[in-house]
Amino acid sequence: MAMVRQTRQRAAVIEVLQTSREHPDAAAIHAAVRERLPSVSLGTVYRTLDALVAGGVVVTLERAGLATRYDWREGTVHHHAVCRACGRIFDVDAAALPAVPSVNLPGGFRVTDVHLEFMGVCDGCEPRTT
Amino acid sequence: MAMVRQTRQRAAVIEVLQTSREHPDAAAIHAAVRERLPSVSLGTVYRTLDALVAGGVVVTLERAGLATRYDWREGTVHHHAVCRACGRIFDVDAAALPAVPSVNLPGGFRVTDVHLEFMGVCDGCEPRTT
DNA sequence: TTTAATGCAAACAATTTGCAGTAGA
DNA sequence: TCTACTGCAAATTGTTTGCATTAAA
Repeated sequence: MAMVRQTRQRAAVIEVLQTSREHPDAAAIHAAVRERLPSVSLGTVYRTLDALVAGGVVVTLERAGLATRYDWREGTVHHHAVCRACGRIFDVDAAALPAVPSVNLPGGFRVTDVHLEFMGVCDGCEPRTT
Repeated sequence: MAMVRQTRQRAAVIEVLQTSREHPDAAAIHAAVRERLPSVSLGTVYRTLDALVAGGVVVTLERAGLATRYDWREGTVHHHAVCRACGRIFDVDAAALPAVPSVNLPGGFRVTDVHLEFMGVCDGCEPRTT
């Protein structure tokens, strides 16, 4: 069975994730971590993120062609609204959404996480009728 | 204004997308297209896919670290159940799901698409208590 | 004819991996 | 001690781009 070790760099990555409210990508997390521990490598950040995602503590948000962005899983569940134009990601409170039922799922499928993303165009990017 | 041309390779990509029921990635689409038009390049496939996605006819499905997968947008809206273990993607009929309301979205955000993914473990991959 | 679309190859970007050294337990 | 974790760099992968050419309209 997997034995997990508590390390300085791992703690730093976790702290950055918990602190940041900007859905950082691996590079941003790496940069933030380096402010405290300058020697931490990108590879370690990736490995740590993988472990956290596998453990279910962190959730990923992916956009075609762009870097994967990570989100610490807090008490409040929220989803995202992604602007196709500027790429900005807004949080959408899940409380207002109806609970997503595990209906019609393939037999035996066990849901561990639900990703709900609203793709669209945000206010500032709304195409103008020039 | 953008002027769009109807080309042989574009038609081939579209046909593959419409035909395939397996959420193919760019490489798979490329391979399928080449069976008919051996000279089509991967670059063209990517450019065509970008155009189709921008046009809203095709929807993308992204998974961290893996290739983006594309889905032709049919009459029936459906979502996906993604197995974290084997990466397989199952379709989930959206009819059974409650309409996702555009609540709590940031002001002025215009939703063009909703991505709903159930992450989890499929029947065949259910971890056994060895 | 006009110019968007193509093929190719090189450029990029994001993520993964091998390996020898470091440091938790 | 024992071995998971780390840093580094090289290797992969997925995707984008520049440019001369081809072919829709």
